[in-house]
Amino acid sequence: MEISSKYNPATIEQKWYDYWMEHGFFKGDAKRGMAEGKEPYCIVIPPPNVTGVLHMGHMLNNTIQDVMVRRARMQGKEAVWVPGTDHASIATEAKVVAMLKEKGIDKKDLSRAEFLTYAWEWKEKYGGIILQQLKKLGASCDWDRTRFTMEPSLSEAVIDVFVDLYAKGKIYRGIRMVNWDPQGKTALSDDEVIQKENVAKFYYVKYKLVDADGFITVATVRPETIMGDVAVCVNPNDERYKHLIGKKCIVPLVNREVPIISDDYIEIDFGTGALKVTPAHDKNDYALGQKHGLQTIDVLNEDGTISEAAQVFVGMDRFKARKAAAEQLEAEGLISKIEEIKNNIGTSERTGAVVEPRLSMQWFLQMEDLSKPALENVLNGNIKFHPEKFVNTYKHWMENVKDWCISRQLWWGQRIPAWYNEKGEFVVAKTIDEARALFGKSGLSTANLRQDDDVLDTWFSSWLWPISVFDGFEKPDGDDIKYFYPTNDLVTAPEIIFFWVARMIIAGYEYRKELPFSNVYFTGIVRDKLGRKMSKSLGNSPDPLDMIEKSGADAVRFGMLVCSPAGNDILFDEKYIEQGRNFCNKIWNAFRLVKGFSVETLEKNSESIGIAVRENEAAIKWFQEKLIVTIHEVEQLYSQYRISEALMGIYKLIWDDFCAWYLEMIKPNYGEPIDAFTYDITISYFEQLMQLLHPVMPFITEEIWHGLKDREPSDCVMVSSYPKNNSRANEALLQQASLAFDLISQVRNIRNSKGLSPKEALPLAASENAITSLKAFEHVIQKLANIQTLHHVNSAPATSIPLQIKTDTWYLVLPESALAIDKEMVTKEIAYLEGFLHSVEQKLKNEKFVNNAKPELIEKENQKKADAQAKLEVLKKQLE
RNA sequence: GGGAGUUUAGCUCAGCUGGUUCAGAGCAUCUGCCUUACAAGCAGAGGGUCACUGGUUCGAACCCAGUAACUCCCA
Repeated sequence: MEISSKYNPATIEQKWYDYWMEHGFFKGDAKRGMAEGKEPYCIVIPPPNVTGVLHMGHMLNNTIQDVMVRRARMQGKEAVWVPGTDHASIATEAKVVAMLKEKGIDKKDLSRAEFLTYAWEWKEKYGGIILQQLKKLGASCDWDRTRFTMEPSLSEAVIDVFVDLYAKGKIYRGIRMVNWDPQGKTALSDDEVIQKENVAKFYYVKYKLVDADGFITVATVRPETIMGDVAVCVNPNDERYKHLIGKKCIVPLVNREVPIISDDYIEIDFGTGALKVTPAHDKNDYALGQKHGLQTIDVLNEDGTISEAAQVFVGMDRFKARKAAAEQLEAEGLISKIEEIKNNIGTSERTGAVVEPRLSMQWFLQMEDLSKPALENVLNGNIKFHPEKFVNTYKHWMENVKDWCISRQLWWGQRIPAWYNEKGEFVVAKTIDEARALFGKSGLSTANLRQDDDVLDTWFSSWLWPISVFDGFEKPDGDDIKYFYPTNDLVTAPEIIFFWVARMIIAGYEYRKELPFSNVYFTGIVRDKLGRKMSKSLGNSPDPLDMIEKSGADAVRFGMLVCSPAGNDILFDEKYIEQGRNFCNKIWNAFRLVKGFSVETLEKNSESIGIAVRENEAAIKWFQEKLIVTIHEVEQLYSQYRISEALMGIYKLIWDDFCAWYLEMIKPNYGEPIDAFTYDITISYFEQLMQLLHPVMPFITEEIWHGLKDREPSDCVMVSSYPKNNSRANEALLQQASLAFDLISQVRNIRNSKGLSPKEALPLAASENAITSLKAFEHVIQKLANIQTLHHVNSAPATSIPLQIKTDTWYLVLPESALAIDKEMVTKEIAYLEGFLHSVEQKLKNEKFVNNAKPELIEKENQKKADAQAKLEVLKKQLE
C-alpha cells in the first residue's frame, strides 16, 4: 500500500475521535475504579463562559488538561475529566439584551419570566459551542458528565449553600459603596473592574465662604457630582486653611451651605489641598462621611443619569452633565483654572462602561473566618501551586481578604432566596412556603411575600464546582464524590486566582472539610509575538479552529505547549505550529520508512541474518538505553509540571535519537531486506515512542499505533500503558555511543569543510586500543561516516588528518588534493586550549582550592588537564 | 503609593546545593546537499562582557548590596 509522503491530519483526526468516543474511552467510573482498586485521577474543567467561543487561552489551558488526563489514564489510573460551562450572568444577560434589542424588544417591557424564557432559548441555541470546539482539539472529557452551573441540581446546591451560610451568620445584607456598572445596571466585585489610565480635566472650583469674603478653592475631575457635596475638607495642619476650619462655604450650582471640616487623610500637596466631600459618589469620601457624620446625597440614577436629588441637570447623562456643570461654573466665574491630569478610571470587565462608585443595598459574604483554612493549607503545602511564586500573591490577598459582594442586579442567575413581607422585613429560606413558615414563627406578617429581585454572582456557583459536579451537595456520600474528590490538578489562569481558585478552596474546606484539588497549575497569558495580550479588539488572535483545520490539532497542541514554560506568559507565534506540523511529518515519514522495510524470514538465509542482527546489536542496545533515560527524564519533568520541557525531551528522542541516529543505523542498504529480529524490536520502539508522545499528540500517535501492527479493536494507544522504566541506564554504553557519534560527526565535518561528497567512502585508522574501545560501534561508524576501511596503525598514515576523541587519536585518510589544513583555525584552537590549560593548572596549583574543593572535583580538573594536553599535542603536530 | 516577579544567543526559554569541556536547548540565521522515509528534509557551522556597578569567595550567571529597565497584582 502506498502511504502519502505528507502527513494529512484532516482525514485522521475526526476518525479517531469518533472511535475513542464509540469505545467509551473517555469515561471515568467510580464503581469500576473502586472495584479494581485503581487510583483515581480527576480534573474538573474551569467552566468556560457558556456564551464563549474558543480562544487561544482556552486552547492552551485545555491542551494542558488533556495531556495530564491522558497521561494519567495511560498510567492505569481511573481518570476522568469533567467538562461543563458556567452561566456567566453579566455576559450572558448582556448578550440576550442585545439580541432582544435587535428584535426590537426592550428588556424593560418584559417580565422576569418572559426574559428568562428568551435567555434559556438563547442558551440552548448558542450555549456550549465551546464544548463542541474542544472536541476538535482532541479533549478527552467525559462528555456524559457535562454540567452547567445553572442546571437544576447545581442551582439547588447554590441556594442550599446560601441558606446555610446565612444560617451560620456568614451572609449579611448592607448598604455599601459598590462598583456600579450603569450599563449593565448591576454591582460588580472589585475583581470585575479593570483600571484604565485616563487623561482627565482637573477643574479648580471656587466655593464662596459664608460670613467672610473670598473663596475656598477645591480641585475635582467630577464637577457633575458637586450637587452631592456635603462638606469641604482640609488637612488640620495646612496653614493656608487652618483659620477656615469650622466655618462654612456654599456649594455652587445648588447653593447649599456646607461645613469646612478637617482630616489627616487630606494630602496637602494634592490639588489645592481642599477636598470637596461627596459621600455618595466616592469610596474615600464615603469613609470620610461616615467618620464625620455627614449626610449622603445620591445625585445619580442607576443608569448613570442625574437624579432628582441633584436639583439641576436632572435626567442628563453623567458625562454630558459634567460638561454642562463645567460650563455653568465657568459662566459664573467660579472656575479659576483647568489642568490636565492622568488618573485611573475603573471600567466594567463585561460591558466596558465606566464604573460608578454607588451606594446600594447588597448581600455580602463574610470572608475572614471562612478563608482561614484555605490560607493555611496553601501555606503548609497541602495544596501546591505551580509555579510556586503564586503562593505570595495568594497569601497577600487572603490576609487582606474583604467581604464578598455576592448579589447582582440581574435576572440571569440563581435568584437570592430571601423573602420580604409588605413591611420590608425579610427571611432567608429555600422556598416561599418555608419563608412563610419562618415569618409565621416570628409572628411577622406574611402578606404579599415577594422574593429578592437580585441574583447571585456567577462565582457563587463556580466556587462549588469541584463538589457540585459530583453531586456532592445532593448526595454527600455518593460514589463519585467519595472516589473522585478531592480532585488532583486544577489548570487555570492566574487572573482568576482570587475570583475562583481561592474561593473553591474556601468552599472545599467549608463543605467537605477537605481540599478541592492537590495541585494548581497556572498557565500564562497568551500574547502575540510582540507581547500584547491577545484580544478580539486588537485583532491579533488567530482563530484556533482555523489553525486546527490548517495544520491539524496535534500540530496546534504541540505549538501551544512547546512555547509555554510553566507559569510564564506565552508569546505565541504560528511558527510554533509549523514546528508541530513538521514534527508530525517527520514521525509520519519514519513510519513510512519502517513500513517500507521488507522483512526477511529466518528460513530463507539464516546465515546473513545472523550477521545483520549482530551488526544492529549496538544500535538496538543503545536505543534501549536512550529510552530508559528519556522515560525517566520525562517522568521527572511531568512531575514538576514542566510540560514544555517534557515535550522537548520526547521531541529530541524521536527526531534526533530515533530518526537521525537509530533508523539510520539499522536501515538496510537499498533493496535489501531487514532481519525480523531488528524489525520487531524497531516496531516495539516505535510503539513506545507513540505511547510517550500520545498525551501531547493523540491523533497521529493513534493512527501510527494502528499502522504498526494489526490490532484488536480496543487495542488503542490511548488506553495502552504509559512506558515506565525502573531499570538503571547503562552509562558505559551511552558514553561509548556518544564517543562514536562524536567521531562520526567529526568525519562528516571534515568532509563538509573539504567539499568531499558524503558518497565517497574514506579510510579511517586508529590505534588498536582506540578501535577496541569503540568495537561495539565499529559497524555503525563505518556505515554512518561512510568509512571504506578501518585499520589499526601505530602512527599517522600518509595523507591523513587527525581527529581527537577524548585521549585517543583517529586518522581520516584523505585524497591528496584535500589535505591542506586551515592553519589559522588550528592556531586559534591551540591558543584557546593553552588558555584553558593554563587556568586549569592555576587552579590545581592553588593551595586553597586543593584544600577546599571536594576530591571528585579535583579529579575532574586533573582529567580536564589531561584531555587538553592530549588535544594540544595533536594540534601542534598538524602545524609542523 | 504598597507588594510580587523578570532581565542568559536574533526570538522563546533551561541552567538544582557557587567549581571553565556548563555558558546550554528549541526556533531563526549561514554553508553545503533534490544522498530512493522525509526540502515540512539531510549534513555541518557561526552566534552570548549571563542588565549595570560594587562586594563576599581560592572561584560568581548562581550569594549579598545598590542602580536601571520591563511585567503583573493591589490601592
